[in-house]
Amino acid sequence: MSAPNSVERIIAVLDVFSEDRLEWTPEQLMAELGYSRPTLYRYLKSLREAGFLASVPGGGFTLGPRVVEMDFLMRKSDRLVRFGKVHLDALVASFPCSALLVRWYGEKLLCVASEVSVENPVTSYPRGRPMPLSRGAISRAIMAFLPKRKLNRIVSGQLDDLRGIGLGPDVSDIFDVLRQIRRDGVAEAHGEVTPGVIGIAAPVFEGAATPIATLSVTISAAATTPERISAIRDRVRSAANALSAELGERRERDDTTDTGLRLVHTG
Amino acid sequence: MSAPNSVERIIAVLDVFSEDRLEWTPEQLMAELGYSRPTLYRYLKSLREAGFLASVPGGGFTLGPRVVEMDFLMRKSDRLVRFGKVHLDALVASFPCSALLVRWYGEKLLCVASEVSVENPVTSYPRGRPMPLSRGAISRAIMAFLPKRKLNRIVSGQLDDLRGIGLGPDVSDIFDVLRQIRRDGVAEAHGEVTPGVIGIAAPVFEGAATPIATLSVTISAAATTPERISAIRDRVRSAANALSAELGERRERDDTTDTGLRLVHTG
DNA sequence: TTCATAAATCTCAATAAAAGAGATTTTTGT
DNA sequence: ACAAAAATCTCTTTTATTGAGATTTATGAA
Repeated sequence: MSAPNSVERIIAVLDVFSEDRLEWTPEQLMAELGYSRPTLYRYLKSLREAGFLASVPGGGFTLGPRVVEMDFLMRKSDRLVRFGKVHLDALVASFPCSALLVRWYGEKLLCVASEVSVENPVTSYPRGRPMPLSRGAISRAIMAFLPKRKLNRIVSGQLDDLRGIGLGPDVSDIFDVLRQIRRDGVAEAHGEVTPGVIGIAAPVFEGAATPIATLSVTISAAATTPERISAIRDRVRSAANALSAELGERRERDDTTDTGLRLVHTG
Repeated sequence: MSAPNSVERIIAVLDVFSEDRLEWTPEQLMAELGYSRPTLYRYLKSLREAGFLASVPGGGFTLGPRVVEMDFLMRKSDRLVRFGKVHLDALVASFPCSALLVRWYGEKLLCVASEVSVENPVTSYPRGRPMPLSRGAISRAIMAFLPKRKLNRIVSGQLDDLRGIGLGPDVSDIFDVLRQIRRDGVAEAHGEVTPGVIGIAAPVFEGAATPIATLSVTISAAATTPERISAIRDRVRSAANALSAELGERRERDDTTDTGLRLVHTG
């Protein structure tokens, strides 16, 4: 699209693997990506040798075991997941709900951790599942804290979808809603993603002004009351704030050649 | 090492992230990889934009959210995991044990799925954790079915470690053990990885002659008897065979432009 | 088994991209 | 506001990357 360097091109091969299309043949990849035969095979060879892709009988390719290994490493290194776990556990212990950590990355929302305290959860997002960008408390808890430029781009891209939610017919109505969320520090949505399910979400920061994630709870409308919702809002907000504080805290670098401490920007 | 192409070089950046070292600064990466400053920053930029890496406050890099997403996709596309699940479940339902699927990839063993039926499992390998190459039933269930060339390379590389297990002082002794496993179709090890734990593993094939994984059970020696071990061996072997048959079966290609069936090579 | 066909790899010249030294800008901490 | 460090940019040289076509290797059918 922009700069056709070979790094982007090889990553583009991995990009085509999606939930809709988990397996590709070389012919299909050539058609999709427009690479010549030798080039594509070169890429496939490298990616397979590195474990990012695996061949399946029949000639197709799927994602390979390397991604499993890297996810394992990431679970260990991700401070959001590590510090967030106790907050998720506390929330599901207090309410019959699902509690999620959802990362904001690129232009996507991605669930990276979830805990559940009900038998048949009304919503259950496993780690790794992307979430809708335009609907629900999680989405708005992020959008409310995005820089104007970025927000405008997203809102105009998703305007039809956003209108359907009932926030209002116009962009300015949506902005009003978001401003209120920014004041409250927490977003709430009723049945936008799943009918009968209430979502409550608060942004999580890591020093900078743009949130990196939300901490959120989803609970069956039938299993709660307005008073309880209010209590959950408070708990979600304070947990998100606590988590943000932990993430932004002064911390030792694990650079063994540098024993000094460093104060993280808490903007 | 061999051909210094930029694909290998960018993958080499991801290679340095390991359980021992989950976070790297650009300076450290320059030193480790020997790339010039602009080159490294270019790579880091691409990898971060693609979500493979993420910056952390303080200047370091860790693996990024993209790997979470790809692991989610792989769980859905991996036929080994999908078809293997019922066998793991059946095993843990029958015996107080852990049941694992461990992939053989590159020169590594990697746990891709596990089920447990005991409260405090004596061994619990989560998805993504690499396993020792030289010890235990899982390792030998693979080695016993490797082509001679590859096996020789591995055995000579790990000879000291292999000797320590008590299979015999010499390479030929090890080969004898492996030949017996090849006959039995199942490997057994006592306390090689964890003291007091018995491992029982059988190879899983996907058409070709080289196994792609093992199906295995680990059980506390205290929780079992020789008779039961014999029963587990039978169950593990037959489950692995059943799984291999499912993986090698005639199956439809999901190439929408090709409606034909294709017979998979059953080597 | 042998053969026909499709799939994957190789060869090699032309071309376009990548690399790095050093300057410059931006970020960060005092 | 300032100094130091970190990250990015500029621009030329060098070098890998590319793709057409030939070749080899795998695959399925007879």
